[in-house]
Amino acid sequence: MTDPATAPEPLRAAVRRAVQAAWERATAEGALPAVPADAVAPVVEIDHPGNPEHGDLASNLALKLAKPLRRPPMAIAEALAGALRAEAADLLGEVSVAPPGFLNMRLAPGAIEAALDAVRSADAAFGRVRVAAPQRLNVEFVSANPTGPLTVGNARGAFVGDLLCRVLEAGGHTVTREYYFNDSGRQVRVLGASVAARRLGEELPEEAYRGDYVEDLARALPAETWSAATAPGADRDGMIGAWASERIRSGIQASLEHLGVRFDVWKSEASLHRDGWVDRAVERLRAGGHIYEEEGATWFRSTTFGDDKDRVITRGNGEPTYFAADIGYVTEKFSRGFDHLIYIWGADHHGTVARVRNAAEAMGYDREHVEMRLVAWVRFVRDGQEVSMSKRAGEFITLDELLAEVGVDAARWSFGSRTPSTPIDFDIELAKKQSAENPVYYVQYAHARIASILRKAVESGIAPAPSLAGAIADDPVAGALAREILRLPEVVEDAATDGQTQGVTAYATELATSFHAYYRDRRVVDPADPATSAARLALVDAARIALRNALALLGISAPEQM
RNA sequence: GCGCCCGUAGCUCAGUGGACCAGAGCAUCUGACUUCGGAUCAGAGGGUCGGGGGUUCGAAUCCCUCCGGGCGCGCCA
Repeated sequence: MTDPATAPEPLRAAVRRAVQAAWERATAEGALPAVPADAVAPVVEIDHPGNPEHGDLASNLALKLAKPLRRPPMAIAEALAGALRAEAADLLGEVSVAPPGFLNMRLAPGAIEAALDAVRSADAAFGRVRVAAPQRLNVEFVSANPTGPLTVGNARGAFVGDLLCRVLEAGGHTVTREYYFNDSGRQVRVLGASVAARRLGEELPEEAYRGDYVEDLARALPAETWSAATAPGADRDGMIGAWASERIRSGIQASLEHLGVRFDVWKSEASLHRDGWVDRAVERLRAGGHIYEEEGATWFRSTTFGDDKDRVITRGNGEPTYFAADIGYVTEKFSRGFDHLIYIWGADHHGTVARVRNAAEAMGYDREHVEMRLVAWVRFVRDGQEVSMSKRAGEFITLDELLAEVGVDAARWSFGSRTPSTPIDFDIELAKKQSAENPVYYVQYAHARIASILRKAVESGIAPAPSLAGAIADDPVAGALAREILRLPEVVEDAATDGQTQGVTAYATELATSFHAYYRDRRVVDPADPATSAARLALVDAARIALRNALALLGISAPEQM
C-alpha cells in the first residue's frame, strides 16, 4: 500500500481540530471563561448523530464544559458556535445549537466534494491513517503447539489476531506478527512416542495422540530418521517427536497461509533456552530479589505484584516450566525494539496473564506494554449437540475442513464481526447452510455491482469525472452515500485506537447499503446525459475504493463479478 | 469458595455515558423487474437491553447486589 501520509485527513479529525480551535478562540476573546486550574479540561469528542436532522457531526463539548466553567451548557454552546462559524467557514456549513447543549454541524458541500476527490487520488491509501502515537508492535497469536493440525478451536484466534494486525497497520503502527511454538519438552516426546508406536504397529501408550494424522506421520517418517532415532542410545521419542512436530508446524503454516494469515516470525521455545534468554531473564529477576528456592524448586515472587501465589520457574527435577520460557521470551521480544507487546490468548489462559505481566514489571519493563487480549472460546455445536474437541483423543474438526465447507471469506466475516471477548456458539450445520446467506456476500455484491456499472460506462464511452466539485451539492441521495464513503478513515482510527475491530464489518455493511440505495434512486450511466453520468460515475468510483479498502482490511476478496 | 469473562428481538450478534441508538443480519409476513447485476430494493410484526437498587442533566452503557452461563484457580501447556 501507499504511504499513509498521502491519505487525506479524516473529515472528523479536521472538525475536531476546528472545534478545539473555536474553543480556544472563544476563551481568548473572552466569550468563555478559562477552565479553572483545579478542574480537568474535557477532550473534544466529535460523533455522528443518529438523527440526520441533527446534522453530519455533533459535539457534546458544551455539556462537558458546563460543570468546570459553571455556566449553562446552552450558553457555552452558543459561544462555541459563534467562534466555530468564524473558524471553519470552508469546512462547515450550518452550525447550530440544540438542547441540552449539543453543537450540531453540517459539512460544507465543497468540503465533501474535495474529500471525495482526495479519496480517488489516495486510492489504496484511503482509509489508512496515523494514530496519535504510532508504535512498533509485536502481536503474537495462534501459537498452537505443533502436536496436531489446527482445529476449528484455533480459528477465532487466527482471524481475530490477523484482523487486529491489519487494523493496527492501517492505523499507522508497525506490526510484527509472531507465532510461538513449543518444540521441546514433554508433549513433543508424547507425540514422538505416539508416532513410533504407530510405526511399529504397537498399542498406543496410555498418554498418546490418537488422531488419524499420527498414522499419516508414521507412514511419512523417512527411513533415515527412523534408523537414527532407533540406534542404540538414541533418544527415540525425542528425535521422532522433533521430526513430527516440525512437519506438523509446516502444515500449520500452510493452513494459515490458505487463510491469508502470514507470520513474520516463527519462534521456537527451544531456541529461547538455547540462546540463553531464559537464563538471563531469571538472573535478572534474581538480581532484583524476586527469586527464591524452596522445596527444591525455583520460584518467582509473583505475590509482590499482587498475584495470588508465587510461581515456579524451575521444577524440582531441574526442568524449567513453561512460565520460565514466557519470561525469557518477554526479554527477547523487547530486545528487538518493540514498544508494546500484544498477546492474543484463549480465555482459558487468563490465569497466566498476571504472572507474565508481573515478571515483566519485576524485570523493569512497563507492565502496560505487555498486553494480553483474551479471545472467548467458541462452542462448536452440530445439530444442537456440542462437539467436543480433543487433539489427544483425535476428536476434532480441523480448520481446513471447516473452511472447505464454509469458505474463507465467510469465516473471516463471521469471526470479524463479533466482539472477540464475547463467547459464541458456532453451529457447523447452520454455518454451512448460512454461508450462502452470510452478509459478506451482500458487501461483495455491492462491489461487483459497481464494477459492472464501471464496465457499462466504458461500453457507453463515458468516463468518470476527474473532480466532483459542484456535482453533489444539491443531491441529498448522493450526499448520503458520500458521507458514508468518507467515514472509513474514522472507522479505522477508532478500531486502531481501542482494538474494537468488529466495527469494520459493520461499516462495510452500511456502506454497501448506502450504495444499493443510491443505485436504486439514481441512474448512474445514462447516455442521454453524459455530464451527470460522469459525475455519478466519479462518486460510484469513490464508493468502489472505500468498499474495496474496507474488504482488504478484513482480508476478504473484493470480486469484480460474482 | 475466590478471580476473570458473558447475559440485548424467535436465532446469531452490534451498540458500552449522550439527544428518535432500543439496532443489524437471519427467520416470518406483504409488496417491487419491458430501464446500469433481484446475491437487490420498499414495508410490517417482534425486546420491561437477566432481576433489583444507586450515581448522573442524561444509563443497555458507570457502581452495588442478586440470578443464570462459561473459563481459570498445577513443580500441565
